[in-house]
Amino acid sequence: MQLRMTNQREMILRELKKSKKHLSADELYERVKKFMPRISLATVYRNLEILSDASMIRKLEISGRQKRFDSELEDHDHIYCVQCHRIENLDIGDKEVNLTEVDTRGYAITGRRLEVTGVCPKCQKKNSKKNAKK
Amino acid sequence: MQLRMTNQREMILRELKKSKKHLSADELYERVKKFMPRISLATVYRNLEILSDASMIRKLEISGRQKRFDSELEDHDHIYCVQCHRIENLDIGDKEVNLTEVDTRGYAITGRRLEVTGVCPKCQKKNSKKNAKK
DNA sequence: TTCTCTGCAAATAATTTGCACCCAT
DNA sequence: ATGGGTGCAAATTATTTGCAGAGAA
Repeated sequence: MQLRMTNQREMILRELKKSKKHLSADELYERVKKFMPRISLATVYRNLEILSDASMIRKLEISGRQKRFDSELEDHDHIYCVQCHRIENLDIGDKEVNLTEVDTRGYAITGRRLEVTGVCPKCQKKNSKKNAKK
Repeated sequence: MQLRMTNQREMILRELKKSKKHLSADELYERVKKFMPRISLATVYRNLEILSDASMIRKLEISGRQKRFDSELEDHDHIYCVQCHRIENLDIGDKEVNLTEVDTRGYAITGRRLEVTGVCPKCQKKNSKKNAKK
């Protein structure tokens, strides 16, 4: 199957790269729509799948309600706010995770990801206000 | 808000504990239905939320299409098949992950999870058959 | 020209919610 | 008895798909 570089696909790729965040399909749709008002959300979904199959972008397996995509291909780690679902990159050294001695149950390993969960500074602030009211 | 221990809730908790796997709401629904045919899927969803809010079970933030729940409360790690979405526990020593020197960007850390992705043995077998046919 | 891609609308899938009745405390 | 819980159906949310026409190679 040949991949064609359509205007839509190019734009989606460009906007995802431009944003340093981990966007969901509809966030990306909103951005791309500014330049291509007639683009369809289905096109965004389809391209995100196609581009990640082609390893041009990365589909994040982090949850939340929506799938998220990242233009950064390298394995890297995330910190995830359990309250507002914000996801940010986490910079840890290679030395912090060492899989060499772990029994991986016969899996052919494609990647590893360290995900740290917590409450982000903004939500902490929100919470302390709430508690003060009570 | 008082928590009541209804038959449905008890059964949901029991079945989740009985299964050592990471079940989704509808998988659990199918199991519980054998004993309580009139239970509603909405009840299962509601209870899974309530029980995880009450820290009686754990909501896994691993993605895939569905949310998954685990009766094991301890932080532990997973290996995830990117092809069939199977999730299994991974037994790694504490020593393998060390967050003490990592900049956590002001987050109040609630947990960490190492997620390894790969292709499980079954899918590897499937794939080699497919490729042979071609 | 050829075949992938697109927009649109309709279909699915996963989850949530309103409501009237039920039942654990 | 009282207020949280349940079943049911309908509503939302996220994603996928069928189809006919558009456009990249």
